Amino acid sequence: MAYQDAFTALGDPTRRHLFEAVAQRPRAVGELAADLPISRPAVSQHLRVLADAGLVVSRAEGTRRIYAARPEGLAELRDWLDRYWTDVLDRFAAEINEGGEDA
Amino acid sequence: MAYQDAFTALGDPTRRHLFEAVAQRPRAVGELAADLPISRPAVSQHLRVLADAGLVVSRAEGTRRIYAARPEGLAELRDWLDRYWTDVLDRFAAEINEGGEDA
DNA sequence: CATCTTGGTAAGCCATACCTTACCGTAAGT
DNA sequence: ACTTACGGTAAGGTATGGCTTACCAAGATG
Repeated sequence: MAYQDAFTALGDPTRRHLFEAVAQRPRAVGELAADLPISRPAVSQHLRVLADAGLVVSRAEGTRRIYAARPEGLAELRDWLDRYWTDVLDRFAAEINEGGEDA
Repeated sequence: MAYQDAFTALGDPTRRHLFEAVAQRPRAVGELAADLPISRPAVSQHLRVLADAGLVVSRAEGTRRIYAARPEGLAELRDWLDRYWTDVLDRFAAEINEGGEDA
């Protein structure tokens, strides 16, 4: 539920792919699996991780389950990123004044 | 180098911790290792992953190596996030409209 | 009711990601 | 020059995570 889980969930390339797919438009599990080189159960398991992290939600539609991206999940990531974004920029400016280098 | 690598790198909780630490202020490897329950070589390996992903940079200072966060690395994540953020919001609004008018 | 479709769950295999110890190079102090 | 401090690299063990097949439940369709 925390941003930690969202980051961990999106750490996997396949899950990022799935998330991008449902962000474009809501999709059924079978449709998502058809676009990937892995089995449908594998997709189900990935979707479960994304759902636990609060990044997607699902609704039943007949025997099919439609998955969609969840705005609040992205919001947590955005907040985290914005926080460190400003930290890093501030520190970077301070380093330049002192005369730091990189490698 | 792409946002993909940055996301994968930050998918690990220990690396997120390290990144947050160097985002607050640049730190030496030993200092970072002292705050974690893992060995110093393990920290070195994590820092290498973060560096390869473009999220941190290091400079030598005597026998010590000082690691600092790298603004451009965060920028890539921000761009990705902003893109899907707007996608998700647009789609979410569209879903609500369809569901409300149809039924 | 019988059958088909859709998808979640269980069990198990295997690759990889993470951690450890051991070792080496470099810089600084005495 | 010797020793200490600091940290990167190598090699190897282990645990975690992702994939598969097999199975089961629920809804649609005839």
